[in-house]
Amino acid sequence: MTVRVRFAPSPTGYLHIGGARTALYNYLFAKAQKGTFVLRIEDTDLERSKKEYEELQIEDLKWLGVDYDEGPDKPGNYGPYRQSERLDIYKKYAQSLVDRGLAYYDFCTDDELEEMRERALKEGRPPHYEGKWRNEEFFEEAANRLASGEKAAIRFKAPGKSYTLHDNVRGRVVFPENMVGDFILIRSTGLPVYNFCCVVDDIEMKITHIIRGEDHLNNTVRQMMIYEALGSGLPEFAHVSLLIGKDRQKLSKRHGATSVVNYKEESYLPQAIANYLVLLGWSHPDEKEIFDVNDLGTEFDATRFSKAAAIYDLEKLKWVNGMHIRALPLETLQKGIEEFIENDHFYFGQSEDWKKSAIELYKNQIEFFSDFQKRIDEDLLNPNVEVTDKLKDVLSWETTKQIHGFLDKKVKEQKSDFLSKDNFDSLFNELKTDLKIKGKQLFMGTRVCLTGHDHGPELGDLVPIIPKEVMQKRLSNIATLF
RNA sequence: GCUCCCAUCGUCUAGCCCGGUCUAGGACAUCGCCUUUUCACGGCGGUAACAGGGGUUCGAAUCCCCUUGGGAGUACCA
Repeated sequence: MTVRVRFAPSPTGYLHIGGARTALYNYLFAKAQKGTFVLRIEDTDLERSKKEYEELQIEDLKWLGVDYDEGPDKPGNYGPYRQSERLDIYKKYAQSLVDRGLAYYDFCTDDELEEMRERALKEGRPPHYEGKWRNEEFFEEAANRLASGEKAAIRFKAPGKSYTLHDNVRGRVVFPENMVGDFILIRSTGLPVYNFCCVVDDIEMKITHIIRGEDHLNNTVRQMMIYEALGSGLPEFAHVSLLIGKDRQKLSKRHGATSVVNYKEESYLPQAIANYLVLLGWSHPDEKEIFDVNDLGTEFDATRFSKAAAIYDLEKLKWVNGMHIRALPLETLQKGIEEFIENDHFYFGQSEDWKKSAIELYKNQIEFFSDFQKRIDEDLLNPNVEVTDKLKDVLSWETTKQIHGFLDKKVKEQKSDFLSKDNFDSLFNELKTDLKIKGKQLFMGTRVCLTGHDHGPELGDLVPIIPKEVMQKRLSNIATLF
């Protein structure tokens, strides 16, 4: 039997980081099992569902590298893959349940329902449906009212017995017999409700394994009832722990960026996000931390999920991103970096050699593509001096003044826009022999005069890519600080 | 309220199923040192955890129970 899994988002917003993780797990499981991964859009909540969100979520999924075999834009044998286009199927199934006495038409109004609920709660009973329509003696009346055009919901008759789920991550979970009462299958508007279409679709689409968030664990009883009523066997279930915020509360906007797009915009690498997300609730059998999720193969197995909720914390993601950046081939790195540099930036006016040197220089120092421009703006273009205690100290040395005088003159004499590496080396040697300065005095003095900072990359690599103009400005700014 | 789930360093986790090899391992963060006459990278090292209480057992992070804490569900939302 081939494995078939699915990811079933509701298009009510952007792709959430938690949803992305669930999608990833399904994708990787299908990959490991050489199975099929289905994308199904759960858009039965007409009020909140929007077509544009569906497109956006698909875009984000693809950006992350989560590729599916069947979906709304990838026809397969089990479509359509949008629930709003499957309404007839749900109706057919619901009607068969009614015909067999496993579900019934309910004419109760919202007010009546609310009243029942409140009374039950007040009297200490579980707030289950207690309307008359579940009784056979009213079936005829129901049929008549229906025939006269009245609208009714279809409600499922809960069997009132206990169910035991064998979950692949939770183990044996027992749901007591009075856990849920009769619940809605089809709303009076004719639209089906989540628990129902989910099961119908999973049966119709021949889903074999359901990997989803733990928030659905309690829903599973209702779904088990429906599977049973429909005469279908159960798929395997794996309820993965949830992602929570630093305050151990459900992840929400106030925890910062929770949508995948946010990370795309901030120039995170999709492979780094995938890598990090997979590790949040799953562990590599060899405890590997940095990898390409697509290389996991059969190393990704569903037995290594952790049961406890994980706090979503950015620190490690940043590190993972930096590791992936460093693993990038130079050309890919350059392309990526360039996407995050402003169009009219100084960078684009430079020679290929210059660009390569700059990227090579900062490659190990950036965690994000977007860090690159920040670094060149600061190290290469900003003529202002960053006055720190350490820098003041360097300025107080007599040798620094000498170096400054020397460099000021030499830089002015330069004809080209940059000091070549050779030019800088000879200039540096001259400085050393003429002024007889060495060691820390030499290096720090030169660094401060030419870069305006007391720290930064290797001087010999850095200076040749600083525009002469900027160095001159820095030199005159430094002059005012002596 | 009721029902279900969960509980190892600050964080992600290994170990738990099949008790001894665990004075609990790794990673991020943090601190210190080395290296690079700076910073970063890299290397080495430090601080830091089995929620609490009862059992069971010669022996428990590992098995059982309770407490506490956290999460989820309890809709004609998904």
